[in-house]
Amino acid sequence: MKRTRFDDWPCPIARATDLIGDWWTPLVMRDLFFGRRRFDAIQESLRIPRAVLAARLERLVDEEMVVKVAYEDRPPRYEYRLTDKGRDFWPVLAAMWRWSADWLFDAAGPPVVLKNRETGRVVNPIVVDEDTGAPVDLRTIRVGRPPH
Amino acid sequence: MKRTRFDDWPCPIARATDLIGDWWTPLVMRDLFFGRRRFDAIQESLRIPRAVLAARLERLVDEEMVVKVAYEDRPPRYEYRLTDKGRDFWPVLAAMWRWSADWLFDAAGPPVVLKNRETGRVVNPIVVDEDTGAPVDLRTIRVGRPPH
DNA sequence: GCGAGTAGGTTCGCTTATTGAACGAACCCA
DNA sequence: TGGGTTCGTTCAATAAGCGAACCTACTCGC
Repeated sequence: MKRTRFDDWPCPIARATDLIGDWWTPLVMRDLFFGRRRFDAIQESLRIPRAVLAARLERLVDEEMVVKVAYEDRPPRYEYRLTDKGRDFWPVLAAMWRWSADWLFDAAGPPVVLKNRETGRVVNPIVVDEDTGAPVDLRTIRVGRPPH
Repeated sequence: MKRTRFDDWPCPIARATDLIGDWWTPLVMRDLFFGRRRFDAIQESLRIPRAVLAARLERLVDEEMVVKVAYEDRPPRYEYRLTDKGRDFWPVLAAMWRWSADWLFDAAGPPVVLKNRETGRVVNPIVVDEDTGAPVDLRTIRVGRPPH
């Protein structure tokens, strides 16, 4: 039996899960965000099986999260770069980072943190409503039909 | 070969991916957030294989995202309820929701939206720095060691 | 008392995915 | 000629996912 697909479900969470809901894709995206662009660099960083990395990158290219760019013709060499769609995924990883740092580490917290590139201050991501700035938590949210 | 585990990696994204990085767990969490608490309700909603749902729920209980509560003794009946750790995961799904709604649907957008429970207004989640309120995007963030 | 129904799973046989290691292809340099 | 680099593919074995059927422990209607 093939894996169940969610990529045509009406729920946004389902479609996103179809795309990044596996054990390697979020980490591949993380490496791309951190500036690793070459196959071997990602493979060594994650120690991911090469066949799996090739399959994940192919899927990300198909979905236009990433483009494969030749940076050298002879010998042919390629690198993988984030598209706008891919870059815009970063806040999702930032939200995951925050939750994980809060709940999956001991009291000392993780050995790495997010910092503002200019001020150097530690950044703690939270998720808020774009219009009101109010934190998005379950008690204040419901699901409904789009207006009109 | 066993699946590679990330749950002791120093990177928060890796640990979170180990826990929710599969094709069903985010959707199980979604159902719990939407108030489905019983095994059969989740199974029918997602049409997930029963064995897979049992394994996912067991993992979520082990990780203390969810507690299994008997709500009836004879006959024995159970339901699954989110813990604080589980409820705090909602912003991650909200960030996924926003990205997915922006990039994985046609111009009309998804047929469901998030709304403020009181005002009824549409909520568009964004990820910002808790202290400054500045949007968290890749250009302004770097990774560093925690202070001190 | 007996069969049907319900909730919450487990077991079964089969298909697909993941794994580490080895192998290729296409070029470079000495 | 022989190695090195980069970007993969192929391989056999193991693990995970799949739908369907089955199990347990009750309740209810007759």
